[in-house]
Amino acid sequence: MNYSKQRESVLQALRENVVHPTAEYIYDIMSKSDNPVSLATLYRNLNQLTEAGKIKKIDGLENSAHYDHNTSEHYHFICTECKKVFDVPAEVADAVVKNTEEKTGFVIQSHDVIFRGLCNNCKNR
Amino acid sequence: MNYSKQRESVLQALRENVVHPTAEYIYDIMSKSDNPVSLATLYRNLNQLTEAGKIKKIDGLENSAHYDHNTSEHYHFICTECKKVFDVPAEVADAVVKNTEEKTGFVIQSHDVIFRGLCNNCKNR
DNA sequence: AAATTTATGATAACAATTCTCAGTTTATAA
DNA sequence: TTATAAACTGAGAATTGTTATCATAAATTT
Repeated sequence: MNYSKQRESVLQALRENVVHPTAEYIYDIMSKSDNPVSLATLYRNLNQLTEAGKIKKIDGLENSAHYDHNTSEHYHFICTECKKVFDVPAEVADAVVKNTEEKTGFVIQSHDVIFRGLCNNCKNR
Repeated sequence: MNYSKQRESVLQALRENVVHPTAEYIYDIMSKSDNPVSLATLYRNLNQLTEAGKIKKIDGLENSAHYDHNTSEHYHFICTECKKVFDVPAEVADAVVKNTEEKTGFVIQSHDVIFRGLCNNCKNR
């Protein structure tokens, strides 16, 4: 993987975004910035960065993928009201994995958890 | 929701399939059966059945959704080798939810867990 | 059995993503 | 340094999974 200005900008855009954005969202904010990229380049780089483990792709939310610059082990929460995505700690992860490996005999390489509910803003109306 | 022969066949096809199929897979096997349905009808019914809680839609696996006739609480495992999807027990679910609610303050309405790894067939080459 | 509601198939439309390809950058090697 | 190769880019076409449209048909209600 070579260096490229565009890829750097994509990473940068992700880092500046607390609320894990979709490709479309990133595209829009980058388009308004002084470092716009084409859609093809954006998707290409999101895939490459994911592949390289520099960002995380979050599937299973609505129709489109979300992206996360936080690569440490953690889970995700999506608010059914405001649709924002939050990181949540994955404290019981080891227990979950061990338990499942024991029950099934399967070899677990990774796992993802998505919670749905109301965030602290939305739960108080 | 009215009765319909086609919807019954869709449910039937799902029940006969241990390995949670995609819409495309169901469409293919039904097309070869003596109860074929159109793609539109298939998707319509999968959505309705999901809505009605009679089946479960599994998002976050590859590109397309998988469907599960098992509506009891459980998690899913996809084999990275053979791509089959298995049910796994959700025994620690309560602990996971409670822990996360306490740490975040969020109200959790539901959660999904997807494991990736090697199933019993594939782990032995 | 007429009227109303809901379902169907064929196919068009759609949204998210990937592919193609000619031109440009970046890295490598002579 | 050039010059060669490898990786990257933007524009837009193509693909994929899914939903919408609509005329007809089946199911339910009266």
